[in-house]
Amino acid sequence: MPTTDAQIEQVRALVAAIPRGRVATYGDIATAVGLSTPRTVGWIMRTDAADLPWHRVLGANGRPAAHLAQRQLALLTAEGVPIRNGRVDLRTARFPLPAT
DNA sequence: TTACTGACGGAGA
DNA sequence: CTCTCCGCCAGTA
Repeated sequence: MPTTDAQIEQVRALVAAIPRGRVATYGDIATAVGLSTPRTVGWIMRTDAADLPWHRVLGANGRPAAHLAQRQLALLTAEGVPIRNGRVDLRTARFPLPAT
């Protein structure tokens, strides 16, 4: 099943819905939208999410993608997100995404 | 057309 | 804890 425009919009909407100081994972978003792989979410962030709070999206391990780590962690710290050793504590910062 | 890449993730070792 | 390997799918060569 190819990714639809509607799904891309849903991904954008969910990312935009993450409150300041909270985060979500690529996998969470993929599941909520019904995508078969979180990679697709990564692809959307890369291409069509420059105007969204992209820094609130992390990998399942609580770490940002390597090339963005420095910048992303700085932004998250500024929002008060709990970070330990470059790793976000998902147990407390994870935002329960609204299922559609 | 095939092959490789990548804002990913889970299972093994 | 770290490091591979494999499935996934859109884009690129």
